[in-house]
Amino acid sequence: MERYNFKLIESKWQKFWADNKSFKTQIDKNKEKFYCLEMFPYPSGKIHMGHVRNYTIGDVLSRYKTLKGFNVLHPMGWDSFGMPAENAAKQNNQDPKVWTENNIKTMKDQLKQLGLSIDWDREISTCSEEYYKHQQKFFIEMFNKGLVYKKENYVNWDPVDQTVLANEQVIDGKGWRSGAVVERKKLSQWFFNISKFADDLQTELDKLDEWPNKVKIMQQNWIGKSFGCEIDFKIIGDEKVKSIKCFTTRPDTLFGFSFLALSVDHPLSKLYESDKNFQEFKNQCSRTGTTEESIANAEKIGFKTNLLAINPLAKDIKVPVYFANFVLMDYGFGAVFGCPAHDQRDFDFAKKYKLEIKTVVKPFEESSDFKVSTEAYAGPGEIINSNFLNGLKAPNESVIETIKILEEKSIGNKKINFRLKDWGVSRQRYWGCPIPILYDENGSYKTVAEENLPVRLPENIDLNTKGNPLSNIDEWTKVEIDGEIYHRETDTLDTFVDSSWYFLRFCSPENSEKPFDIEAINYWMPVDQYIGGVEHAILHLLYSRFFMRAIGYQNNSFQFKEPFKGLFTQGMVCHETYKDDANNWRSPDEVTTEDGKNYFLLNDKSKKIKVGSSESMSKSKRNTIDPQKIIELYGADAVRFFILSDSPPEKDVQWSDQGMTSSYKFIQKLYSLNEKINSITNLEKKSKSIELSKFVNQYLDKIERNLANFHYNVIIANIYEAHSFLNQIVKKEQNYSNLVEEYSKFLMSLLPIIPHLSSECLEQLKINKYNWPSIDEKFLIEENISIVVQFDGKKRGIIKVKKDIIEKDLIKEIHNSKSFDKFLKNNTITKHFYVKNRLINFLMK
RNA sequence: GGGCGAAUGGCGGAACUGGUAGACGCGCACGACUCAAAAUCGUGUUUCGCAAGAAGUGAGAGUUCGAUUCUCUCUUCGCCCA
Repeated sequence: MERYNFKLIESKWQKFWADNKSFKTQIDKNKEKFYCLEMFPYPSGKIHMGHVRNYTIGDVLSRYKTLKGFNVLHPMGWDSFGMPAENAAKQNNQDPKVWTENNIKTMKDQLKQLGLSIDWDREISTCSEEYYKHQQKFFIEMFNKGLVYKKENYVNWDPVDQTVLANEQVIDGKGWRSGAVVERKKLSQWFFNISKFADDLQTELDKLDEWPNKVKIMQQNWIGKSFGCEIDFKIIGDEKVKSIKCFTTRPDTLFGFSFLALSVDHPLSKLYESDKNFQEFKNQCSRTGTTEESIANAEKIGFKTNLLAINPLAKDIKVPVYFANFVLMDYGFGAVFGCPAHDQRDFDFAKKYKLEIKTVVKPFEESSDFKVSTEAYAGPGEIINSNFLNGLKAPNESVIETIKILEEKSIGNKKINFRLKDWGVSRQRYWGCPIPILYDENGSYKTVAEENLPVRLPENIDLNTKGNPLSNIDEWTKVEIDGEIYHRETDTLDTFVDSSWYFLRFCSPENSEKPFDIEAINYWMPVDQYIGGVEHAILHLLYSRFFMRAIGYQNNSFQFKEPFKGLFTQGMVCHETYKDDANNWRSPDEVTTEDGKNYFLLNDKSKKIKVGSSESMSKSKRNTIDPQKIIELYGADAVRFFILSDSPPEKDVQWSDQGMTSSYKFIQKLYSLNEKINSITNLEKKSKSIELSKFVNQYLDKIERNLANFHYNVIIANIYEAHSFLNQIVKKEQNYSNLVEEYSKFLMSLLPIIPHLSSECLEQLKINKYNWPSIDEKFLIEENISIVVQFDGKKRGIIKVKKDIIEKDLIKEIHNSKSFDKFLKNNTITKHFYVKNRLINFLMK
């Protein structure tokens, strides 16, 4: 028997698909559209297993939807601006553009080898002028709408990478790439006004019913809508200061007020600018990061002012005003009132500076002399020691009631506050989209005129300089317009901007005039199914949602708010980790084992290897498996099959060599089944097999249900079962007249998963027209079924009866069958429960 | 510290709305083929027990005729936020 030559067959079909442009998509208003998108990759060099998993999941869905008759848009592109290109360029003295383009070429070849049903005519790359020129127009458009502004701001400064980091790029107070301790630095930055849409971004989440709940909750927490009020505190001690405004979610704890804390960036800090001690304090604060996490972990420190704040509800109480390192200028008004008993940060602060800790909320189960002692109590309870607020239930009742009182007394106002901050988009980097802004000699700025767009990124420049490379190129930064000298903005845009609208570009990538055709958008958008890693659950998705709103703002022809109708977040690909004696990471290629328990170094078997926990594949832990090698060894179909087989797609999957080989073997088995069926069809045909038709139709029914829920691992199990069933028939040489008909339905169901093999097998059966096989409902109905017979809830046997048998007849059958006599004869049946077509339970005395 | 989720054989994992727990795969064992090995094929494989049978889905309770599934408490792990 001939062995399946995957190399030949896979390249044959890949060539066929490319030559015939099989996956080219056009607008077809007679067909229902389906936009399937996987998160586009960063061209880092080679594809990794995570890509294989991501794109296989998307490809299964795309091919399935195509077979079902949908007009499927399944494009691919490159998120190709970003720091790795710049770092690689520095190390290898290579132009980032050349480096990136080489990587794209490699990775595109690799993706093609996976047999993905991608319309490559729509390929885009965010670092190309064709792409970023539109982005510059977006920037100007947003600038004109007032959605872009510039402000001085403290930023996370990475001293090694010499760049600003977003909060989420700071992990444990260190830069996410360099690992350097992050400093606070003041810079003038461009901001997108995302907070303008905070409320809408929050409320519209509820409508995204095809998104995982967990992602919606994460976004909700990120946006962080909180209900509270602003309070004006009267200040004494300095003529120039009349009052300070604070935001609080807990005005009901006002009677526990024992200090007022200001951010060092609060406008009032100007009063202390000449004070040396204050300057020193400020410097000390700058060593703490700006993330909420680093602030929470840092020691709480303060600078006492000569000011006193008056408690608006008890005017005889006056408390000190501090500058404190745990108050952020971005949140509320950069001022908080301290209630140490019921906020841990305030508690820590009060302990340090020996301030009063007055308990004003007690847990319901405690008595009224409850006192906070070792830590703050932030839970629910009853208000105490608070004059007219006493007895209110905290927080729900007491907050609302207190706000009402404050409003009546004109001391405060109800206010909704958001945790979401505006999106800082300036990056002091070369390899990004230039910001189309010009500064005149006075430093005032304007956008680049339309006719002077795009602002091209200069090429062949020296990157081995400190700071922002663009600012070092005079001939680029200096511009003369109408005899006036201007300087270009030398910051580039955060690469999250690039990925915030690429899904729109895919709809009409050939349009060089506009970022998108409105007609194409109206046909293709929104993305029906978006697939990618959960690590982008917050920012990328939130920024994309913001971009849709920003485009639609003051623009009635753009009707979309939500870019992604359905979202699926796949898990990661994991592998065991290995370390040698010297505690160095070792890659799976360098390690061997004979018994699966003891591992040794491959080229020196006297050296033992420690096997560590299975973790997501990463270069740093050297536990990666190169997809290229695996494809060469086993073929694309086998890899696709394996990557889907072992775990549900939303969970992490464990890479297993044994699993991989067994998938490979199964591909061979499928091919040999095909050969047998091909030879059997020449024999004289027997009659039809109803059993066969039933099996195949029920199989297809299961597959479709599992496809709808992304239960792809179960589909693989279904395929194994179907193969085993068909193989039995072939073995017995039962050449039923409906064998080829039913078998070809099975083959078509394989097209989304292992497209090369199934296309080849279908061709051998001379079937060239594909569609998803329709299910014949009549074969889904079983006329005989098995019913479980229980006594006292314990399974005692199974009885085969006609479907839809009524209770009375079933009991008669059970008595007739005699096999349950030993339970029926010696006991009295008191009661029974019958679940139609499933189970009967007899209760005995 | 808060939020969300998970826990099922030696392993990865199945189980539709509460109704046959362990599908399917891996591994393992035995057998066939072979001088032998690999490959391939077949049989078996939750635990205890020769068997009949009993126990069994992280632990403990509860609801129910019946719980992997629902409720509560706890333990461990993962992710996100702090």
